[in-house]
Amino acid sequence: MAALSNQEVARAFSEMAELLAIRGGDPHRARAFHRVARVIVNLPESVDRMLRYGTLQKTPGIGEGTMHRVKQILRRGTFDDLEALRAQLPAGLRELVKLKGLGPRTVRQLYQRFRVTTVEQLEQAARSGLLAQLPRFGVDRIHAVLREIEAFKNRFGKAPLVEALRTVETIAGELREAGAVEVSPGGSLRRHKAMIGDLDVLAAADDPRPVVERFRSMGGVAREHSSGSAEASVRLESGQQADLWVFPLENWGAGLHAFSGSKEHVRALRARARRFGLHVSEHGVSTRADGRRVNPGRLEEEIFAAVNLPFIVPELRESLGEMEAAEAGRLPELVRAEDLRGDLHLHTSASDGSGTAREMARAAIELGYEYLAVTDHSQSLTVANGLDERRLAAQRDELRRLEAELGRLQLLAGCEVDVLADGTLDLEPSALRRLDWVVASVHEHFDMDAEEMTARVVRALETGYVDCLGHPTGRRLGRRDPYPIDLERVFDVARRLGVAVEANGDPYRMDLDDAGCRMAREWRVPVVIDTDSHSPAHLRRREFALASARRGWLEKHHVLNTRPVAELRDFRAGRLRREGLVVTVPSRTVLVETREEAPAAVRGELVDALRASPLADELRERLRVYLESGEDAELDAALRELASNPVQVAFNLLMAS
DNA sequence: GCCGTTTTCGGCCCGACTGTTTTCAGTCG
Repeated sequence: MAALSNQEVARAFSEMAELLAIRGGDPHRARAFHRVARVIVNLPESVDRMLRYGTLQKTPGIGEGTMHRVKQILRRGTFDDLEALRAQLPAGLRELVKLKGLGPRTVRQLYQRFRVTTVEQLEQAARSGLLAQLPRFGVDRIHAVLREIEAFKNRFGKAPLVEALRTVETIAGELREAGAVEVSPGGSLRRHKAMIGDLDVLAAADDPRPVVERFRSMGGVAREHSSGSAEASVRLESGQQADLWVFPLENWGAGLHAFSGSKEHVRALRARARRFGLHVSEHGVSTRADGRRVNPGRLEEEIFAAVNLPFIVPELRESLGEMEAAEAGRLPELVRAEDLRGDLHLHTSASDGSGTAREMARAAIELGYEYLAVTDHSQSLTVANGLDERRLAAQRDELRRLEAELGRLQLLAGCEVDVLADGTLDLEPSALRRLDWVVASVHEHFDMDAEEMTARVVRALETGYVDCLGHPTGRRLGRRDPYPIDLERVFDVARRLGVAVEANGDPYRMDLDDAGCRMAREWRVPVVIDTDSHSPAHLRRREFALASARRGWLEKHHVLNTRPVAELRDFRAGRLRREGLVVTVPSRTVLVETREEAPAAVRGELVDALRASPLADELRERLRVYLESGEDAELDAALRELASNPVQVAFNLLMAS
């Protein structure tokens, strides 16, 4: 049996947390389980592997109790005290807590007094008047429960980031008209999560009343949920909930911070403030001793500065190590749109795109790109008018002509070749080796288990012709779950062969996701940030790939298409050479070793790590891989600083440790 | 359950709103 995924392991801890909250007792214990679940979902490697390598217990938030439970879960899929709690409380109660207005305490009472365990039973209890017997349950509250049950029944669920951003943009326009001087998305939307539940909108205004009033009465509002003097909550016709908070401009930064979340990040920052004798809220910073306000928080930077931290961008605010990194001065310099030199996955009207190669190229030039890979579908994807070898050859000639004509953009003749069900590629080697860039993707036959799917993708990579694995999990946001696949095994092979993985900017894919990007970073697999464009306008969708990449802590040097085109060609040629595949070098291309030296600072750190004793586990593994494959320019450079023969040094270090 | 500038026990973010009650518990973000 394949090892359980991090998501599956985390699910057990989430369930434990929810059941504990319902059972009652120390609420901090329940929260601790929630925290553990989050930490596990976001681990950079599989929990199974980290357990075996001893890195799990070093992870902040993972204590002895969790170690013990993880071992049980990996063995039997569950752990003892979860089973005990399941025996006490029916599963349906967890569903009930998800209804707005019902918390764990109310649900507990419902169960203890009336044995209510499902939404249907709750509805009955509300209609029969049973609920009125509970303390603090009046007629209004019962009606609120019934309305919420109605909303629950036809809840549309979460919206992909792209849709949520569009909705908030419309709302922002309304609020500005009503006098808001600043408007910003808040919550998970500002942190650029892939799927957005509630839409959070933040605004600054001298007088909040007209802004709140406009929010409640604007078009698209189905029902008002609640409102106050400077906040309001509505249900939109789309089924989504939208929440507004309005602050005075002098507290704008404090408000932004408080309502951008994540809850865990905000909580951690406030706990830190407490240690400084300070009190942080949306009203600014004050002293705990006498409540004197020391900073209203006009700018968000001031909130961080108050607790002696540099500004942390919203994408990182997940309480997954950003506070510690900020404290140590090691916040990542996240990759930005302006770092990208080209796009390596797009379609033209030759297959299922709507723009010609020329139109796509012009759009790329407008974005300031240096290169573009045209990667139409391959032949077996007939629904997308996929290209066969003959048509690909004709397209390559066309691209050469176009490149000469435009003069400002290098055009790579590529293909998004299908990974067939048996893991072979949908084009013959004769066609594959004449291409400049090959993206391999799974488009059909998703009904495989993780073992089969992983073997299929690995086989495709091992042909040696693949430069980048396209949308590695196949998810479609809100439509199709990712197919089961062991990403670690895929990354392991990708690193060994020198294959990149894609962070896809299709806003309904965003695949890899943030955790996947972080995992790629950990496995030192280069990531390509591209768009899978099907029209010229789509090239701007890089923002969605960037969202995943930035949330995954990726920096410029982790991303392949921040490099000059010569390095991309080198990346491909190097692998083809190593794999013993015939390399045809286009006469105009000079393969020069232009690989940038690792930045001196990074190399210095690495040299220090190599001098440390004992060597870190991760570094030992890296040395092993280096000795096997001879690859790892960064490590190589660091080793050369220790002695002239890097291989000998690596060998000695491994032997000595 | 986890953690440590109050460090192996005691504390764990904070404010606003709702519905109810008449001073506050529960919920939410």
